[in-house]
Amino acid sequence: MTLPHPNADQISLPNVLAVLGDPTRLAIVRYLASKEGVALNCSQFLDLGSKTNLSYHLAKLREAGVTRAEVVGTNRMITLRRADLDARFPGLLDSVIAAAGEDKALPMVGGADEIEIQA
Amino acid sequence: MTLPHPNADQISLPNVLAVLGDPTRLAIVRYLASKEGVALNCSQFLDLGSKTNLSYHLAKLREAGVTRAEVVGTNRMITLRRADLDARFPGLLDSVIAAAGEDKALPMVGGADEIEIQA
DNA sequence: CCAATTGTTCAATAACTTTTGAACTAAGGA
DNA sequence: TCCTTAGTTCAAAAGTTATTGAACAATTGG
Repeated sequence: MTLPHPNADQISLPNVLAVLGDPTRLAIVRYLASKEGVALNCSQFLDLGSKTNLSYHLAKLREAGVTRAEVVGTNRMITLRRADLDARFPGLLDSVIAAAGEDKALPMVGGADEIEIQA
Repeated sequence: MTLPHPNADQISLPNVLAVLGDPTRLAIVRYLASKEGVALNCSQFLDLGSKTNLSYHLAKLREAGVTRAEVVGTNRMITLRRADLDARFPGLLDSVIAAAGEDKALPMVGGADEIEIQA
């Protein structure tokens, strides 16, 4: 079972910007960037909204090509599509993440440590 | 008579991204960037929509702090707030403009030459 | 098998955004 | 003064996005 993702060349700039222009989704991306290399499941983001609401926002991010979601058991392991985004829009993700990193107004994924994920 | 603009420190990242996440507004910004130094009035953008519609989009850009509008006679001279944006979100505008510059899917401000503007 | 965990889907609603035309203001030129 | 040009404002309509809870599916562990 795999989830639908756009190819790198199908990623659209206005779409990516629109999707990042939501504080909840920007907070998700900032957190993913801060944990790059670590695959996170949806529950890590429950600080930012209800389960249903996160499912919605994570689907938006995935459909826009910002994140990749891999199905591992009952988990969806979520990662930033950094290479694809960097290839398509050089420097964009870095500057967004740097700017978001300083933004006190953005919602925060709580200081709770990451849970070890089971395969 | 002056129009309301946010201060540099009031410019919000999610807001800027959301505002740039509209193809019409992104096309406006791309065109402004391509004519940097030249002050443009609203009529230059009529390729992108009706007068009323442009008034709406240009107000969004201005209220988000992306553009500055100066009243000169009956014209509003529009410029990118490059220095403010670069200070607040280093590299962001450049990467957006570079990415937009290659984007064939974005609407285009026609090849018509700029009209000399009257004070 | 049963229960718990993880996450999705659906339908409803609320809230916002975009687009439109008609009416308007304000400045400039004849 | 009157006309034109530049742009705004308003209200309506249309479309889109975000949020919610209830019901569902799939996997895993006991």
